[in-house]
Amino acid sequence: MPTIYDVAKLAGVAPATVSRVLNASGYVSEETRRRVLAAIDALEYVPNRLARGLRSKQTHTISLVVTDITNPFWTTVARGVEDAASKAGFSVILCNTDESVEKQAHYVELLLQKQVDGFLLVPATQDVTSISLIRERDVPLVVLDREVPVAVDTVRCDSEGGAYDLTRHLLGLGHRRIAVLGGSEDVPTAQARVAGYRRAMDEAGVPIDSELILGQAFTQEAGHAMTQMVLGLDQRPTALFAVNNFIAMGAVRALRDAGLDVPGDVALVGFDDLPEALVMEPWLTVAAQPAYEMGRKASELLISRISNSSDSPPSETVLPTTLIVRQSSGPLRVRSQ
Amino acid sequence: MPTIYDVAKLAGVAPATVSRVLNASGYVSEETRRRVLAAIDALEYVPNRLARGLRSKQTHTISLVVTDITNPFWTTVARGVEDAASKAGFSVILCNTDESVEKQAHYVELLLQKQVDGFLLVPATQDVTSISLIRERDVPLVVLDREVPVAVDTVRCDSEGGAYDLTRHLLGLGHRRIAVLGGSEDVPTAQARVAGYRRAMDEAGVPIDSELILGQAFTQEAGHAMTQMVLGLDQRPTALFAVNNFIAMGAVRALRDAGLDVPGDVALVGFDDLPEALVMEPWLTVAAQPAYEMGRKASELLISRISNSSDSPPSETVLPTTLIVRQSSGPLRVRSQ
DNA sequence: CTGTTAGCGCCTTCAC
DNA sequence: GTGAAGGCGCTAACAG
Repeated sequence: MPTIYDVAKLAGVAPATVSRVLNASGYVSEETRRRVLAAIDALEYVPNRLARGLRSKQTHTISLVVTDITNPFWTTVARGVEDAASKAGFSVILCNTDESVEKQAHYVELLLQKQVDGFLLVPATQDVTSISLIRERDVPLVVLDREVPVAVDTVRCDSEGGAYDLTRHLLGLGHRRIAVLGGSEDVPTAQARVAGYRRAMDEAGVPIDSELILGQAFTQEAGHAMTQMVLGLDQRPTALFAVNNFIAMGAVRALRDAGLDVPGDVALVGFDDLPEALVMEPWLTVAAQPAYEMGRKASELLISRISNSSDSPPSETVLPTTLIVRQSSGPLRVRSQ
Repeated sequence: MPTIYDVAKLAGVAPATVSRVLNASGYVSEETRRRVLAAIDALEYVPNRLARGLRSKQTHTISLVVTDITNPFWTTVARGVEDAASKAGFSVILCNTDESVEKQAHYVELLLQKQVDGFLLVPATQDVTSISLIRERDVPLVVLDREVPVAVDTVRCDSEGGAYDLTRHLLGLGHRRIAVLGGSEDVPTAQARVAGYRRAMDEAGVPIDSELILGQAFTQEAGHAMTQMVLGLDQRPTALFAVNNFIAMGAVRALRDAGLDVPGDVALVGFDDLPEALVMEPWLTVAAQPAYEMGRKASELLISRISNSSDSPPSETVLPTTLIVRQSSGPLRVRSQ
């Protein structure tokens, strides 16, 4: 494997000059530049980034740590991150924590060892051990999607507002018994979505039945189980609000299993839209989050933090959600139950 | 940022000893081991992997280069890769080429610079420039999913067989005019799926109408366009075979737009199943590929190549697909057209 | 505009 | 069982 010395020798210059050509830093005459480039070509020289990073203390690499790479929402975010990063000459290491703090801690440690220049992190829980570790080492960090009890740059969507809109929509259709199929109760986005629901209900003067507010996990299985649970109540809800896309899928299946028609028997709304390429027929009323935008913005913010290590105070970017009304949320049907 | 020297000083030992503790190499007395560990803890020491990799020429990192991170098929593969890798103490860098050779070349170059220990690559095209580059540098490589015109370790699914099964299934239902909605024509899996179709048709003695064999791209848009095209033919097909999941989604939408019932008016089958969490109601007849398994096997193979640099000849692993019959493929309906 | 020198943090080799 | 020395490949700082 040729090194910068081999290139230098072949081109008849000093290693430092080769380095200058490689990094377009400092002045190099057009003539020597050409010679160096020719030597690089001839030897099929590939610079060693480990050595470069060790010396320059910059890897031009950022990391994106998400909670579920299987969810199209996160892969869309990843695309936004990647596009913005590569435009700025940064590469992205993508890691998946499966909503587990242990895996998160493991990856943060590993990425710190790999000397990434910055972190884009979706915190698995409210535990801030990893976040503190990152900040102690003065590595720039932008928290994505979920609030944490620490002052830190954040980019997220307006979960509370989206939930409020969805609930208002259902209330407007005449629904009063609206169940919330929540995510993990210690995840802020899940909490915020319940809060938005509460605000809409309170404003409308509709009493809240705590039996109708559940919270388990952001999975299809949980959506299925929670739906079965609320369907089993004495006074069954007339509408369901699933706080993410996977939960909504579970709800659809449970409603089907129970032989119920949507929206005829029960209305259903969800958070997060699914990409067109994945759905047979868009049919679910949702509060859609600008996933790509979120990734792009976060990536740009992180890179600006890395570049101008100005100590401006932590910022909080909140992107609006969009209410998309489709067939799954029909008006309340009066029944003689 | 503390280094191994700081740890050594605090523990009252030499840097080499700290290194031995860190890497569990060589003999260290229990007593000094404890002291070193305590010092590491006290300083919150984080080893620098760049330095380690530079010295040891091993990064314990492999790369996975896929063509579309947005497709659940690939994220499922990625999970298999990741699980097997982390079990063996390797981390994974995931990159997305968008089916572009340029992006692929870019990432391969970058990963080579980052000194990854091995490559898991889904080739964007039949162009072998990147593959040659990897092999010249003696970096282990396993090609995923798609055959290439080079002798190299390969792990893929039986595309030909899966397509054969699907076509036989349609023939068995009485269909004779079966259209193929293909992917990029220069991608081997797309070709193999057409080949499986041809074999089944030939065996059944059904003449093949080349008008019914299309090939564009693995996207929903392409599926939509190709479906519209075949529906516009004088003699419209009675069944469609979509060679991947996104194309199938496009077909579903085009059929709906045309006011056609599936399977009443047109039968539809596809390649690749979608995860349960993403589909409202499983309904499409498919040849399902064992995505997770594929990732796991490939990862294990690559890591074994890295570890025992034995020069055993390139292997080819072909995993079977599973035919899952659902509602989208009904029997041919006799019509007075 | 180009060369020389030094050292990033670690692991390997060789002593002891 | 442990320490000292050297160098992995590169770039920053300083000459000239």
